[in-house]
Amino acid sequence: MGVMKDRPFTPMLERLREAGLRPTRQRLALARLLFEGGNRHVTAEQLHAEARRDEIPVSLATIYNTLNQFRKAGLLREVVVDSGRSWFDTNLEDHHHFFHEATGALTDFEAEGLAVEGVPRAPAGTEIARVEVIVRLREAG
Amino acid sequence: MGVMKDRPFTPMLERLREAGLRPTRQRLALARLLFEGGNRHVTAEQLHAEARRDEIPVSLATIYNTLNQFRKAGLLREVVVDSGRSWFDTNLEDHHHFFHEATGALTDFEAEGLAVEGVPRAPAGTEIARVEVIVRLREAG
DNA sequence: AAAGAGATTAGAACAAATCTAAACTGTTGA
DNA sequence: TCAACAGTTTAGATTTGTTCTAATCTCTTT
Repeated sequence: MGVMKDRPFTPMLERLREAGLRPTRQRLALARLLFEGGNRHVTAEQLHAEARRDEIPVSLATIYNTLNQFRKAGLLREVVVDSGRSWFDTNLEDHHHFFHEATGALTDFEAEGLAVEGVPRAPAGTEIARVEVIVRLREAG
Repeated sequence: MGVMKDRPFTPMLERLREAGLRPTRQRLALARLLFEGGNRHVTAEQLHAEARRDEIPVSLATIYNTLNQFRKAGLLREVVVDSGRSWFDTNLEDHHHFFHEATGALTDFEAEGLAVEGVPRAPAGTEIARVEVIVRLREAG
């Protein structure tokens, strides 16, 4: 048994299979764009533009399908900061966001060091799914 | 000088004038719906439906215009919790929100008692406009 | 009461996201 | 190996929320 046997040849392919998603051309290519090379935030349109730039043949409908499947599979998180479009965040760690209102830029900051205290208990029949902190920025005046 | 002189006959009308908005039929009627009778959250469509129910002649375009003018004038705050629609909140006090993902219900909770500590400093060239806390709820399981 | 700035309107236009149903492709099992 | 089928992708239509347009109307001022 060769040394390479234990390391999957294509880790991304494994990752998709583990998530219960058939590793198709499109899903693989999009997974590479999203997950290789550090955390990122994308909108559907952005990812579509990027895919076309890389000459990956993929329709916008598939971009939406894929982003939603990845989200449901826990590979992505959705971030809602401005109405009218959805952002998807590859960073699954506990963290929060800066949102620069003027530019629309979205950036992470570590939850480490941030403490939210005194969150009231959830109303009857519900439980807290997540506490989200959004720090809205404006141009310094 | 009679005792009543100091109290405006129609406080809402004054409030609009003070905000620099001409007190038209539509604006007055919508202001009454929004500001008389406690804090509330509305979407444009909801407010439109409510106005029609009350037989206030107002178009959807005017609902959008008015909500945005009220927001710019500081009479309302916009809350972004689910992508695809905007909520407007008449509560201007320092407070945060519960968002019940299953039902789409949005409710306030007092900032009093809640402490967010360790917010990182704003990136160069920016300053913090507001720190928003959204507590996302799911059905208790 | 007339005039002009500002407000309202219906409907068109726009943008993001989803849906449809037809064509295609990974996977399975013989 | 390959046929068959479930799952995937696609172009384009559709839906939904919002803004725009340009014509009409109405507050305010004189």
